[in-house]
Amino acid sequence: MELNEFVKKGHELYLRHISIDCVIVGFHDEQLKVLLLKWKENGQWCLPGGFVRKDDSLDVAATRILRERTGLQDLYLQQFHTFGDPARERNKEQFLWPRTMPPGSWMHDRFISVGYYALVEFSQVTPQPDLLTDECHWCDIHDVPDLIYDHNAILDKALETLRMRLNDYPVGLNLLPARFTMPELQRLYETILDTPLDRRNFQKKMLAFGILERLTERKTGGAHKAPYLYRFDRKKYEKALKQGLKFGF
Amino acid sequence: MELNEFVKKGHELYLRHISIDCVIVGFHDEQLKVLLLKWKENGQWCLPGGFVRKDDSLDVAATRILRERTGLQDLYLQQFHTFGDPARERNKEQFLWPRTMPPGSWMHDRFISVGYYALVEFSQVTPQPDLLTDECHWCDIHDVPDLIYDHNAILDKALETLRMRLNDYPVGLNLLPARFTMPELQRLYETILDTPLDRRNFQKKMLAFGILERLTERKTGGAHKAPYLYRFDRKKYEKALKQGLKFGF
DNA sequence: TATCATTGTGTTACGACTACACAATTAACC
DNA sequence: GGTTAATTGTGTAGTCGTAACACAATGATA
Repeated sequence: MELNEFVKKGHELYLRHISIDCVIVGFHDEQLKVLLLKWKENGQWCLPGGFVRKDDSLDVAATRILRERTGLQDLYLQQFHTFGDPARERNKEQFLWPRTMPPGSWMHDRFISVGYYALVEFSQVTPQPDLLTDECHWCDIHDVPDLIYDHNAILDKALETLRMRLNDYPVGLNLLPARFTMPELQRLYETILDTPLDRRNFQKKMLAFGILERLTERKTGGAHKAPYLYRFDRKKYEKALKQGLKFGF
Repeated sequence: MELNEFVKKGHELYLRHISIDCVIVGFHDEQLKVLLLKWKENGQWCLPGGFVRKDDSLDVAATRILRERTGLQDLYLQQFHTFGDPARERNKEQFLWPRTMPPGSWMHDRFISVGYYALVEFSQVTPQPDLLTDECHWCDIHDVPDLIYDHNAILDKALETLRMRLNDYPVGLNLLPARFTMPELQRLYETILDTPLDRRNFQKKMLAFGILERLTERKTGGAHKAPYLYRFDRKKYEKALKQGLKFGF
């Protein structure tokens, strides 16, 4: 769709007042990363987002938005909060281009935004900007700049939710590649929790859940002793999820 | 506001496409109760709900709705999920009265509904119906009838969320009267978790958090040994909340 | 005054988590 | 080729928290 058509006909295609913002989280270089977009005109950064087509559910809309930005079909997607403060789009005018989106355009409406976060495998993603942006990059969560509207608050809430969920959801399957080492898994948890963990106890705890399978193969190429590779045992993973896990971090 | 005015002018006053549904939870007779409303015309039951005024935040709107139904100013209120399946209002027409809300009325729009749950002290509530309903009652959560739209699903999700939160939030302060006995507190937890707990271990665990204060007074009138009364120590309660609790049920 | 359901309390056993050390491996360096 | 440095793999002892459990005291009721 063209930008002009989008601005002109958006209000016919999408539900008014409702938007979706996505916090797309990846893990790389021992750090959590989020996908950010750079606004075309003023260079400000924002979270990937979009709108809800008149016949789409929220989940479907979020899935579409994520697919457009990442190229991924299947990803772990969780709605986490809906943001509806009338002041959340403070200084909105400064982000809308008068020629393209003149006052009176549906883009000037007040929006309630449904927040989703997605956990993705970093290497599988090919970031793609949308109609309103010309760059799409991963950004270390410690280096996130000022974002438009209340997007910093949305990001914070997403990460807070992710940390809470860490106790009952094994994020490794979604954030790590199919085969990974125990130290990699540990770094992931240490990064999210922002605290160091004991190697041996971590391994014992993880293996105790019985959702990991150790392969005979080891990961070579590193500068030190080659660690074993692991992968998630899908069946046991699903089963354990249904029964409810208690990580207790 | 009159019903007619509400139907005629609602779309000017409220954000379109957006509603709020509330799961108001109380505790009485050793059971969890929810507040339900009975539709005027067809006698169907539903959750209390409402709409968002153009200048109100979601939280403010939810607070207003809850105040109108319960008479309470301050209550514990949590947004828990937003429901946006286009099929969620299946058979909607059957709940709208053609004479009052003719086709074309804003009430026929598709609505995205933001779900809130509230924990209230049962005895403080004076249930009040709204414009569209003529009854407002507490209902035991085990006896909830078929509700309109997807309200049963909304209720289930709220209770699921409540159960999850039980591990990091002490619900007693909101659901019990100011002064209560340890057995009463235990019944509350047993009811929510739907599992029996050991008296002694429960007491030890609760007291270990240091957020309860035992009064010298005992509760008399029961047919047996008079149990001590307790109350929450507000300061320690707030402090513990900020630090994060781990109940571990 | 006896009864009965319920409350208040402490100890022990078990299991989970924490802290901790040494041998093996691998690439890199000389 | 031998040495070095960083990292991985593994087990045990101590501590803490949790779970299981029994008996004396109370207070209304009969």
